[in-house]
Amino acid sequence: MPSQVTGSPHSLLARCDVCAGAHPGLCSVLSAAQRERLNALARRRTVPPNHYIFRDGEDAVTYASILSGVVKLIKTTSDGERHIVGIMYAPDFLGHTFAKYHRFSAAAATEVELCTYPRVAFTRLMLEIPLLERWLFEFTTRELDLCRDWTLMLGRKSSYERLASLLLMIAQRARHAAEGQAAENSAQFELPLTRSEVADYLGLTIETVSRMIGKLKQKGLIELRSSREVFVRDIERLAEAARQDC
Amino acid sequence: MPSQVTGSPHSLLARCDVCAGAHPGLCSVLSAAQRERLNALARRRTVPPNHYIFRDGEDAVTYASILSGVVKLIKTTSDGERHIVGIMYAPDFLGHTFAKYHRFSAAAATEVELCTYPRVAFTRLMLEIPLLERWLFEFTTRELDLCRDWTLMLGRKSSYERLASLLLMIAQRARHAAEGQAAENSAQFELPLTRSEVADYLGLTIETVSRMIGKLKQKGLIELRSSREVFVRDIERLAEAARQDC
DNA sequence: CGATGCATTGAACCAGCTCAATCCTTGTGG
DNA sequence: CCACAAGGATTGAGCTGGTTCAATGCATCG
Repeated sequence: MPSQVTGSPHSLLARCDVCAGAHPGLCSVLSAAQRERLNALARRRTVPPNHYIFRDGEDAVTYASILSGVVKLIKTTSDGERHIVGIMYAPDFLGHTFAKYHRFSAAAATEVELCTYPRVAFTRLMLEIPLLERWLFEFTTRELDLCRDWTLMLGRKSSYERLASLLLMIAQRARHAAEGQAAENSAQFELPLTRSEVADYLGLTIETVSRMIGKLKQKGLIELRSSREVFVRDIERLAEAARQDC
Repeated sequence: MPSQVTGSPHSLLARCDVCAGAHPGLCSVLSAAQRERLNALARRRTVPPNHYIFRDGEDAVTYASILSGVVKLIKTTSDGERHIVGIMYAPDFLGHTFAKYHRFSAAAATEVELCTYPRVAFTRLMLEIPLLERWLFEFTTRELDLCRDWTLMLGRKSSYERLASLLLMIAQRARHAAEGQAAENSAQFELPLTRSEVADYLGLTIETVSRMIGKLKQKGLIELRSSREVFVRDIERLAEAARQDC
């Protein structure tokens, strides 16, 4: 990933009332009046692929909600290695609600639309509006559950199962986003990560990732249009390969 | 672990005001009046080693704070395997604040003293007392951070580094609990897990755990009084072996 | 068209697993 | 007090899944 400036190509006033209906995020739980107050704080921003949104250790000047696109969460260890600790979709929230400094970097994997909030004002608002705090609390709780599940996966699953798990997760997220075809048992999506990022996320090497994708393809569980464009014929079968419990 | 009844050998009214000073948990952030209300809900309970506190999937009838001792969090996968997803110390909170059902089991690793709260009443109180909710929110956020760090470890560290990391974590927790000797650069503690549980927690096998403990011993980083009683001569050196960043 | 970066493929190696034997340690009964 | 059973822990000897190292393929872009 190029070490791009964190600057924003586009930045405009948010219109929460326009998006709230469609978007089950933060603002969806607020009353019209409360939404108005959040609105006053918020700025829209579009981030191109591979640009950082914020960086590990940086002063947390803004938080953000994801409106569309995919965001990678990246930790940089002291010996300089980068590691992906999560990927986020709309309507996830970015930022560590109690820390003055970011505890990981966030970078756009695809083009990303954000609703950003200045930290201090947002925190003040959160303390005033219990529903806002509750939404964030529930969100954090859900993230913790997901993270614990991930932990199990990294501890126990084989490389083949890990690939299946990741693709399954992304397929489900993708289906969830494009709600139209949710009935079918198939899915098509653009893999928002490079092989190296996938490897990194799953605790494997690029080579193993490549081989296991090959194996999934060979077994007829997935098809590749290009190296990033994945088609899952039968999600059930993929879930089986992933030994998913949830 | 024997499949013990979840019953409580001892159960008495809690005296928050007695322990609050010493105990930086939930109740420590409350005013005297608020603490009194929590007090009215709370029951003290002592759980002997290897007894379950609650079980995965069970109806969440109570939450709890740990007053002393060590608790293992255990997930049971669909194919019947048990996996440790965390270990908790005082003043950690047990229970999934938004779910009606527990998402993992909790079992006492040592003898454990708890302060338990009936779920419904506790939830009601939480909604009334913002400070209470905030404490839980912050706690959950911290847990998420720790879980993300753990994720990195399982993804990248060698078996040797994992052992060092775990021992380091426990050493620090133990030092934190017994604040007297905190100045020294050494620590002594009882390992609250069996080899098999350690293996499970770290995503390794019993044999590898045993070998790596041997290696740590041989390199002079730790000494073993018994197989559970660990003495760390130089925490710095242990941290080095763990490649810890935090 | 090279050049550059990502992805695939092949071959050798090794960390950690598996299987199996042995060694504590602890508790129980004679 | 000793015998002996039982579960945990250690140790040893292959085996293997995934890494490492190295070469090749395949797009995109100036």
